[in-house]
Amino acid sequence: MSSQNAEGSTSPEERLASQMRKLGTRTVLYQQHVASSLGLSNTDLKSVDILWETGPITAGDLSKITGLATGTVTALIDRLEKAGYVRREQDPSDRRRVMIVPEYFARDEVRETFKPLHDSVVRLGSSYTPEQIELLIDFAAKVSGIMEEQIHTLGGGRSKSAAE
Amino acid sequence: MSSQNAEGSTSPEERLASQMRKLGTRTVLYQQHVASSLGLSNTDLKSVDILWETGPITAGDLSKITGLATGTVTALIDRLEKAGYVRREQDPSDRRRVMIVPEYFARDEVRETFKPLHDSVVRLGSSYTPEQIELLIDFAAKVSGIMEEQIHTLGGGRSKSAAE
DNA sequence: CTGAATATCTTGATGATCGAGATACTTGAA
DNA sequence: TTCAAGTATCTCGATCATCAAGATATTCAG
Repeated sequence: MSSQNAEGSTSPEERLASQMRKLGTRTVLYQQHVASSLGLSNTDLKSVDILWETGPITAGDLSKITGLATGTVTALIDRLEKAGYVRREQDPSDRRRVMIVPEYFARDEVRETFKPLHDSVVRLGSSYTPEQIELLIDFAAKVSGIMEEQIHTLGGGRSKSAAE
Repeated sequence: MSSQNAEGSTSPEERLASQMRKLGTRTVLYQQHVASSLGLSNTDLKSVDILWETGPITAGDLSKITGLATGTVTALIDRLEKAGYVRREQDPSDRRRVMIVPEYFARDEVRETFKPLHDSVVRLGSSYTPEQIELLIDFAAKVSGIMEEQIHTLGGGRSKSAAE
């Protein structure tokens, strides 16, 4: 009812999509606050986050996943390495490659910052039945999958005039 | 067991929290791709997004919501205004204030970019029963609320040692 | 061993962001 | 009214993340 969204009669599916979008906006804002509270840039936290999911990966792979230029990733690793979040490690089988290895103590530090959110979500989760929780987990996984798909689609289009 | 997460026996609540975190990472990456595909910076898209939810707000309020310095917001509005996403409007009752008014045609342009995701989520939603959809909507809303709460907590603490 | 391909790093330029101060307006009180 | 303090936005100079393009090092195929 504020002004932009909130039309009177929307279908449940539309309301779900709209609510997920709001969640997306909150998520981006939240991550930004976590980053600055850790003294990291947005991009740097995002990269640390990715590294935890994937485990050690090469600089090139990180460049692909984040969409950053390779030179940018070099500077990014420099910062994270200096701050102790990751370390470089030569790939013995291909000495051009640099593996980025997340450091464990840093993981704990970041986890501590995420903890209040984590705990709240766990607490929220405990208010559901086992079947409901499984539904929520599955839904979140499916939305994650959709987003990944969309990233590749949009990324494929590349330029801004791709519309047609 | 790739390396970082994936411990053997985690509770459903933990798995939910972990899955939501993955969703968060995807969300941030997705927003970034949308932004660059629209020729906007991350911050600019985020601001446009906020403006749709809130409707017209002052530059100062946008500064508070985004956490950006006031001077940064000035430059941000300049960019968005030049690109046609918003316009400035003097508040007649307080001429110091500048209302930032989202422009409608730009809304459509951005909505078009979000559309594939939106449609996919709607399609996904249609595979659930009415009760299940309501559960999902309510859950998303609750997580949004938790994040907003956390943003204020983190923001209030400011420095990184604020834990208590 | 040579040339092409690949992975990372370096460099110079651009632009977003911040902090601090400047400007313009409002409010409350004498 | 007039003044001082408070508030909202803007300006300016400095800093840092980012990009594009080229440099360097390594692998691989022949």
